[in-house]
Amino acid sequence: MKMTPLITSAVMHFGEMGSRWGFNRTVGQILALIVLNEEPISAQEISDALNISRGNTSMGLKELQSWRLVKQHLVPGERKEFFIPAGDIWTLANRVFEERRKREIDPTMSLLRDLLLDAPANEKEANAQHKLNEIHDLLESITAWSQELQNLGPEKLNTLMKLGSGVGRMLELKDKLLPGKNSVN
Amino acid sequence: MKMTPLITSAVMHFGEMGSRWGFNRTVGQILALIVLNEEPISAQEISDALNISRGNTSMGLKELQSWRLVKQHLVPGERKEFFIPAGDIWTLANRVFEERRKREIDPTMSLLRDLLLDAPANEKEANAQHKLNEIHDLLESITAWSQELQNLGPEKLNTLMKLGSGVGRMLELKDKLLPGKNSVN
DNA sequence: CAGAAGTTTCAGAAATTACTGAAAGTTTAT
DNA sequence: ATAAACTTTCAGTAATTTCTGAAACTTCTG
Repeated sequence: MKMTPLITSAVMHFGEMGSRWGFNRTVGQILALIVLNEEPISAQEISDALNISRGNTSMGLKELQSWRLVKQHLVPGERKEFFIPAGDIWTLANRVFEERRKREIDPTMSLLRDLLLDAPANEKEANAQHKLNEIHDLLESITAWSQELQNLGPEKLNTLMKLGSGVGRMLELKDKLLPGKNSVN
Repeated sequence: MKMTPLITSAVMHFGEMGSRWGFNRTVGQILALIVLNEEPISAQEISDALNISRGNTSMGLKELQSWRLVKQHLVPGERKEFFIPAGDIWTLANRVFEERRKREIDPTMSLLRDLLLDAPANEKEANAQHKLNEIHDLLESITAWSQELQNLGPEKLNTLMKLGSGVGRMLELKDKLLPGKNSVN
């Protein structure tokens, strides 16, 4: 499993970016390597290619599986386990969004719901609660929205994206076509 | 600047979540405090309320300003500098998206563009380049899309979000209404 | 201009996070 | 049941990130 210069650059970059995407350097590198390699690749090969310990590789693969970005692939006749991407690029991107939503939004939603249950103790708290409520609603919208996008599936999502600034025009159109439904507040 | 229990819980939580949102614990806490406090608040008050050093506060505020989430507010007659949120919740959320896009997507786009310029050295590289190209196109779509959403502004964005699963139906509708324009590929 | 009131910087300390490698665990084959 | 081939775990170490606080800087005020 010798990495070509192109693959090396890409893998290193995904390592650097990894931490910004929610995982650490080696996890990012492992992911890139698995995605860019057409053949299934073994844990040992990963360790060798990236010069990291076997233990680290094992942990990294575990994490990537928990993100559902990578899956095992059993090669008949082989004892070792091999790894391949858990789907095409679109699927992987969706998984990243979904997992991040779980980690970045859901816990906050849950806390906000709790904090909004208590009656405000004073003026100051009432104001803060109002702000927290705004945040809650925003996060709820984002969540609903992102789930909606996932349900659309790649093709329609693509249509929508390609539509670009047409979306705004379409919305106006819609208000005329479907009056009364889903009204704006 | 005594924090009420409610505000304390919220501030602490935003601190914990901070790192997932792209900044560190104290930066998250400072942001929450500024947002939840109706009055402008001074750097010293922030240090006291959060029990962090004056230096750390200074750095945190600098970072929040670089994210354009917080701005200075000069109180006439006061020597000190006060801080307030740089806009309403919607604005802040947009800023976070935008900044994260800059940090999480743009650098990768740039690298991918470069890597795609070189001719592939062999079969393996050609395959990898194809994958990289898919990733590039996806990121490009996401970028275009998120910019589009920002241009829509809060109200329309809200309409769109409230529309929920209606979006799918609307897309079909659109194809009938505007045939030939923005065709699907 | 001296000094008071405030802010920023940055070297080093503290806290956190990631990595290694050896030991323990698992599975398959004989 | 033993051993070979492989994987996982985890205690300790290494690397990175964050925080402190003292010194340097900047503005205002008298």
